[in-house]
Amino acid sequence: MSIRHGLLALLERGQMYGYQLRSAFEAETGATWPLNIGQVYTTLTRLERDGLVRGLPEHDGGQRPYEITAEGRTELALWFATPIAHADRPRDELAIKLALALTTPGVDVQSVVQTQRSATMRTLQQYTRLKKDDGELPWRLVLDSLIFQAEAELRWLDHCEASLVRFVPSTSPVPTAASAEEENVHERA
Amino acid sequence: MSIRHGLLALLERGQMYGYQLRSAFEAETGATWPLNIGQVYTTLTRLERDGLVRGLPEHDGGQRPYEITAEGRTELALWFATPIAHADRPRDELAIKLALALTTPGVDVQSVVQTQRSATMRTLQQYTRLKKDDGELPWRLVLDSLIFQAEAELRWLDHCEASLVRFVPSTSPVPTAASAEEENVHERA
DNA sequence: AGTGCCATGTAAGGAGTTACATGATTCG
DNA sequence: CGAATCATGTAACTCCTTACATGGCACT
Repeated sequence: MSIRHGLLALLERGQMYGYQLRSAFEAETGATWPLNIGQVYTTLTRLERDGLVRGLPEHDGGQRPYEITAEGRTELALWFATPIAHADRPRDELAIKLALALTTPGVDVQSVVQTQRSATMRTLQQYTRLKKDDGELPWRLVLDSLIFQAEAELRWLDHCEASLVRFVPSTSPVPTAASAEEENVHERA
Repeated sequence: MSIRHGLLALLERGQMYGYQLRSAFEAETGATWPLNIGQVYTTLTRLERDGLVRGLPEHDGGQRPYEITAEGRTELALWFATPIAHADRPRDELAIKLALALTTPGVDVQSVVQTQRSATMRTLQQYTRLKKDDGELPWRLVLDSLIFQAEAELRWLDHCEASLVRFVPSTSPVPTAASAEEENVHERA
């Protein structure tokens, strides 16, 4: 629902047409999450259908501006007033991956962790490099959010590795691997 | 793509049918992200279409087990070997919301931040309460991931508030009150 | 004349959610 | 018997992405 409300928020600053909305959105968030232009139009259509937005007659240059409605303002105010619950956030693919890696036969969990850490460290470095450059406040806060998250991810990966060494004997194949294969049955459903 | 690969990983432990897959998935991740049963079946259909999985003849009790194919094993190994890039993660709705709140007229950013912080702190407390209870390793790591992320979010919110007081004069139109209120105390998590 | 950007859309499909329909089995 | 749970599916819909089609306008 972030795009839907994001467009509403942009329209609260005044009338805008589709192409403008995309530019504005990407300007705010520093093009961190590029917004497909196609989605802007389909979302605008849905917003209009739901009465949150009103499409205006086509301008000279072929531009079709939209304006927010009273109902749209109410909806927007509600969005800003309501905290984002952790329950309705998307699944964390990395957490799922590592959790499953633990019980999947033939997967070297340690190497999964370390591969991910290298990648995350690289992106973290790119983020910190970006920080020095420019700086509109909104975009800087978004960037900081990414940095904080990446740092947390690194800490978590370290934490995982520390937990692992206590449970997984070693990276090297255990000689009792043959007997360990009897554990191949699926447990309780 | 997390469900697709998640199901593949579970099937690597042996044949399973749809209902079992959902239980197993939720057991691993502690029901943090409940998995809709309908999606399991549609995903299995797509996986079979793509040759990553093979549907077996119906069992006596009406259960239709699936098994992973060689191609599926390759795909799964690739998933585990490839780090998850920050680029193709879903948009962070909270970051977008705050970034837009800054430039949206009539929005009290400070209160948005504080509302969110209260909510995040509550869920963090729930998480830490959960930690004491049980403990399969995979689920515990998932929980730790959630905790680390929530803590990072709290730090970021504090950071946002600190940045705000320097740029937004104050909620009240009196400039002298703002400078007095600048050192708004928030001890970090 | 051609390249490239501005601007609006549509089509096709993946992923996910909610809801519904349908049976079998199990338990009080 | 009735209710709950197990088990498989389908339908409708939102959100999002990728790709395609189309036209205007500006610059070289």
